[in-house]
Amino acid sequence: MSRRIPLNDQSIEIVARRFAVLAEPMRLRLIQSLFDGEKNVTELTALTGGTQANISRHLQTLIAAHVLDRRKEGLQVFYRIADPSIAKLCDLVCGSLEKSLSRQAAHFDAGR
Amino acid sequence: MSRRIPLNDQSIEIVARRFAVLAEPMRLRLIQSLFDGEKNVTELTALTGGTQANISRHLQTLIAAHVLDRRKEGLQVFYRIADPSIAKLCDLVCGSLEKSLSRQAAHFDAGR
DNA sequence: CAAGTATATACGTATTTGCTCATTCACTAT
DNA sequence: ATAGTGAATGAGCAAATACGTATATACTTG
Repeated sequence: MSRRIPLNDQSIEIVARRFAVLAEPMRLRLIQSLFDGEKNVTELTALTGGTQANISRHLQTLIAAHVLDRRKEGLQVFYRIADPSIAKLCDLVCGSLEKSLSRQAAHFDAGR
Repeated sequence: MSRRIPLNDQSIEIVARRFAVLAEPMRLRLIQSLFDGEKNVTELTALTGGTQANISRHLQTLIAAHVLDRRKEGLQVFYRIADPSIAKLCDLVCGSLEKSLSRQAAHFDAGR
């Protein structure tokens, strides 16, 4: 997007949707929980502290966005991260936030 | 987020907000328009094809999120990209989308 | 000071979306 | 076949938000 020809309207919408998928705290918690390996819905429900219905909905959203993959094993469904760029994305955002937080801290130190 | 200790609830919310700021097509258009240098509101309104009021609102959102900076010069206000990680973020998303699009294309080629 | 221009904001509306409760679906085991 | 368990979905409600219209603010110039 930056070093490329400007995106057309449709591509812009797709990129926006992608960001929107990552714009919900519960979905970020799910992704975070999956960084160390696949887990089933019951485990994810316990780890994130949501209701089963809600977790299941968010998982469907993440599947539709190709962020996660699923694997069925008997009664259980195991989810795992499908898109390796997700971790980089989150790190980029976290890094940028750390910088702006430390900037704010510096301002406070300076008496602002 | 990936190679770090899991984020606490407050940090998760902040990250989610950050993604949410990038989750609107019009805001992405504004960011894209600013990759090649600062522009004032009138220029941005023309480039993105929105109403002045709407553009102004989105610019305030981007300022609040520290994505953009502003500079006043007489009657005009010039906006520019403040956070250099934005370009990387957009490139990452675009790259990941390209991959999944080409995967889909491959599936179609394979007769799916 | 009055008129004009560039930008910001207030308000109302429509749409989206996240959540819960209840139910259904898929699968296993007795 | 029936009961039981894990996961997905339907319905309805509440909150968030993007948009347009109209108005306000900030600044410049005559």
